[in-house]
Amino acid sequence: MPRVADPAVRAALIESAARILATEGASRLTLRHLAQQVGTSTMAVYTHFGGMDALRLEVCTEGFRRLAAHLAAVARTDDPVADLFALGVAYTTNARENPHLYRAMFLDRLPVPAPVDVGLGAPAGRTAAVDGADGADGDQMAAITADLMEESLATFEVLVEATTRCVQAGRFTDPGGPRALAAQLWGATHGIVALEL
Amino acid sequence: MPRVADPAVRAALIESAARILATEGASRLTLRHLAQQVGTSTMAVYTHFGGMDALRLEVCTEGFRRLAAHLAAVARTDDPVADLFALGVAYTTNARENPHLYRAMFLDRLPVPAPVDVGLGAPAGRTAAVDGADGADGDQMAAITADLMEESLATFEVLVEATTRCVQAGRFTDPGGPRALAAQLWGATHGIVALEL
DNA sequence: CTGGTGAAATAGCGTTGCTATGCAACATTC
DNA sequence: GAATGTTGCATAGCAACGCTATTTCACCAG
Repeated sequence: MPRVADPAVRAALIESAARILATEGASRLTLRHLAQQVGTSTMAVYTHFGGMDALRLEVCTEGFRRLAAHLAAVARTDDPVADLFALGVAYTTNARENPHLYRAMFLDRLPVPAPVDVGLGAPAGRTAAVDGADGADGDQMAAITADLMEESLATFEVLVEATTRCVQAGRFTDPGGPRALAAQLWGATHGIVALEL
Repeated sequence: MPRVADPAVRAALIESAARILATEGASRLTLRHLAQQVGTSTMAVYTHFGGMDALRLEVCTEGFRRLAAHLAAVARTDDPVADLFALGVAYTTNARENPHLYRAMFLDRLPVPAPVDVGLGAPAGRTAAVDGADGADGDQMAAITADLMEESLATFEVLVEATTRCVQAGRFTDPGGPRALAAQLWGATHGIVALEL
């Protein structure tokens, strides 16, 4: 019976939010400004995402999706080490092309749903507000973070696969398994990018 | 001739801000709430710090100062490796005792004074506002970040010194110097804490 | 004692995220 | 095809945010 939600509006919101983040900075990614850019009302953000925090989270997920696409576009040659290097270049290039999105993905604080409260005070105003927003999909934020985690892990897997090929080719030794090695490489690359920003 | 600024107010602001951060969360660290807790007006924040961002920065510096005190309180025994371990325990304990302060110090984004703009858009609203806040002490924020950096580096030096003793005692080998080793250790500890939060 | 300087108090501005309400569009049902 | 009811989106308004303009008055120099 109900009127169906327009997926184009949702896509436009994410798209425009990413563009604002990249060209105008994080401080301009506000509810009204975004709605005006998309040409819709502020309510669309709430019907599609539930709030600005959830939207920002979704933009992060989209950022990971694009990063994964960038990494997937790297060709696989016979030289796995060269591939790994190309992966690193693609990673830093992507970070350099939209530094604000990279900030949002890695450097900024995320509205973590607080799975375990520290148990000191107990107000937690915003979290409580989100939890009590609706009864039906009150765990919307948890689902979104799961999405984000899945996407980021998928991105990581690409790196793991590349390092595994390096190890299999006998080019690397792997003390602690390929995942630890990939984590170290990723950490180093991230450190470079973070320093650059 | 002028009325002299009260240092007690400044200290109370930092103290109360740290307490709010620890017991009520970062979202409750607002201008009005802080002023009410201290029992002063909102203007005190501006006369003493220049704004909320600068105050948050100062709270971070104070956090580093306390962390340094925690680390300095660790006794130096004959076993440098045990000392290093104790240092790590003190670090994680400090982080666990005030997780919000730790977040503010390491995980949250800081209002970086943007020494080099990325050169994409050019609004940078907040930064411009802070820069143009006053003519006399317009570089107040730069001085504060220098303070913070100095304090954090001093904290790091404690770790470097401990690892150096380990190396000198022949307990560790140091590929790349004690600083690189200390950075790796600190990174690992930080990773553990960040994961825990 | 007097004068002026500057810290602190009050009030208000513009903006923020969010919510309450109203309307119109769609999918379902007969 | 018409009726119906559920739902997406628009409008208006709220409380709270950081910040600023203005005023008050406590302080110290002379």
